[in-house]
Amino acid sequence: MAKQGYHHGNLRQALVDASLRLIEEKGPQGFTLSEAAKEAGVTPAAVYRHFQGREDLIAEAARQGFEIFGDLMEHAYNGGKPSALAAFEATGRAYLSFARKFPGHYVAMFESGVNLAGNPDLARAAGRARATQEAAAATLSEHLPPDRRPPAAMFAAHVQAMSHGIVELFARARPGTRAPFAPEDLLETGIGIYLRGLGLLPPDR
Amino acid sequence: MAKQGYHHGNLRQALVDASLRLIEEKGPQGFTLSEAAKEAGVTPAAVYRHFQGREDLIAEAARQGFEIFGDLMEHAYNGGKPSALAAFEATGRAYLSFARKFPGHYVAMFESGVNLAGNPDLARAAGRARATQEAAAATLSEHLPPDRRPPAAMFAAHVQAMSHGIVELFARARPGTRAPFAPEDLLETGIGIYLRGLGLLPPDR
DNA sequence: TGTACATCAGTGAACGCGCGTTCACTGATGTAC
DNA sequence: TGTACATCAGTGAACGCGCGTTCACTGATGTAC
Repeated sequence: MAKQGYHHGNLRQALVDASLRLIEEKGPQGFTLSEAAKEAGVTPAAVYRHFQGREDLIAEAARQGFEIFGDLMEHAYNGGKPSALAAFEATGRAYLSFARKFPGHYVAMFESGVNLAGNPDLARAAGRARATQEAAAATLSEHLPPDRRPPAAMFAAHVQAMSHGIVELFARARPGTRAPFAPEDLLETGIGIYLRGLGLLPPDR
Repeated sequence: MAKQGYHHGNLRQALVDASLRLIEEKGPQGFTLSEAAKEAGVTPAAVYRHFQGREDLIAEAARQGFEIFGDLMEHAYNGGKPSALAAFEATGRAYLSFARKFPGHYVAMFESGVNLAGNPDLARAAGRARATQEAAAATLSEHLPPDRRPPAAMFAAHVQAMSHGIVELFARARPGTRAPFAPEDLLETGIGIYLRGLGLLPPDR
């Protein structure tokens, strides 16, 4: 066990971790500060030693998510190596993999309605992740003839939209719904067809 | 003004309408039965004359949404006329148009976590809408050589995912985020590229 | 090493609030004669 | 047309609950001498 310092040790992070568990379980609105405090073994009032309030706690959970997400994206992009195409496809897979492995973070980031503008650290982390996604799209689009090259940001938006849609509609266990396909397969095939449409993959497999 | 019948007139629908307004404004979890009752000019207890409770009220809002959505989808599909391609593209546009015009319904249907399994009427309405989307995809996919024809359900899932992703990420006014492109343009171009990738549109425009 | 003191993380009680739900009721409406 | 009655949509008060937030406090830890 790591350093068990003053009183609790590291209550701040323990609260964030508890919040992430709760956000994953109950959704961003079902999450309560009081329950997060309880899970961390502490009185609700103790939360105010470390955060300004409920909103601030969610924002920190989202910020940590964007940091991890940004790291994964950069690692997947890998400066465009070994090829622009491979790097781009890796970022797509990384998106889905992040949503799967860090569902609490994902919800805090994209479904909590957290205000990016009100929190510079949060905005910076979100910006970095977005920049990597757009860089991957830009690098790849250089392989297209300039006259039929769509803006890289649009390109990135298409892929992000499909990824997000697949996560929301097919990667969540919603009661009364069955998933007809594995989310990973849906994304793989969807992006494959899309890239073929752009002329970045040969027209026939 | 229509028939102002017994006491309130049509409290049931007034409650659904108030709920839709509130769900649109505050999200599915921020919505409260008490506030819906208040907006309809009635005591919270009155709601229980018409609905089993909060969940049932949300489910009815979602059900009405799926009915409208199903109607719009069928109208857009139009039995595959004038062509399979045109009909398919029309369903895509209808999706986004529905999300724009009926944001409360949209949220109740896709973001409220409402349980389809527990409500046969709701499940039926949702099933009808889905069937039309898949029919549009199936009709279109018949124009592909059988050996490289993806399952119509997968095809429909790709388009639904991109549509839903665009709605969630780019058609909502989230604080601190700017939309780089009009959602309608994003969907039009995204689906165009996708269909080209399937070989359903000529490779060059 | 031992003692006095300062710090400050977390406590516990309290607050005002709005929630969903229940219950016996009331009084406007519709109907039978 | 007029009267007695039945219906039942909506009321108003009450419930137990958990929420986010505040406040004066306490007592474990760290530090100075």
